[in-house]
Amino acid sequence: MQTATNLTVKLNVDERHRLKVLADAKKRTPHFLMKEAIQRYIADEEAEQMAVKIAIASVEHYKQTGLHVSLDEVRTWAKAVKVDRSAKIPSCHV
Amino acid sequence: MQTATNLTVKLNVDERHRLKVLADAKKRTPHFLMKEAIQRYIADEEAEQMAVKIAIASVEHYKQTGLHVSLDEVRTWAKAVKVDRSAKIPSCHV
DNA sequence: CCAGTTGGATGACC
DNA sequence: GGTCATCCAACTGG
Repeated sequence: MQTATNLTVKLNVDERHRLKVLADAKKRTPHFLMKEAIQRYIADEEAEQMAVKIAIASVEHYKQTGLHVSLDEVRTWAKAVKVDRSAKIPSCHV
Repeated sequence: MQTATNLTVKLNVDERHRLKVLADAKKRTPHFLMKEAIQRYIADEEAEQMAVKIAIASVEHYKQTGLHVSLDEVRTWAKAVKVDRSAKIPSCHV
């Protein structure tokens, strides 16, 4: 195990105490809750960053290749799918 | 603002560093993220506690008064509302 | 009893 | 506000 190192966070008194309340409502320690809080947050935000990065990369790719599929094409396909479940998905083109 | 006091949270190295990465991806400081993290967490968990408390109180109230409205009654009302937007909502009874 | 981990408070520095 | 280094109490496993 990698010896957990110490960080400090500055919170006002009431936040601290709300943590304590939740903590014993949950039968866990405040410290534990903070860790959880931060871990969850990291996970979430990391996912968000990923999504953003993918979107940006995607646009970049389009700018460099000109490859794309237009919104109209997608709409057409969406309609077609309603009648024919195996309608061919539009492919990329310049 | 009321004197923010210092608390300590112990995280492993990688969590720390992931925070830093997200932090500068977001152009904010790690500390700030931790605060956010904890505040969000508190808010969420508090809401959850509330919901649970209300549900329990509600059941308690039913047990003591016998007052309730049955699922069927709600369903009937829901249907009625579709035709008559001002259908009377079912009232509690024993 | 000692070592390691968790849980937590402080004081100091930028 | 943002960050680090200590130091302390309590518990746990050897």
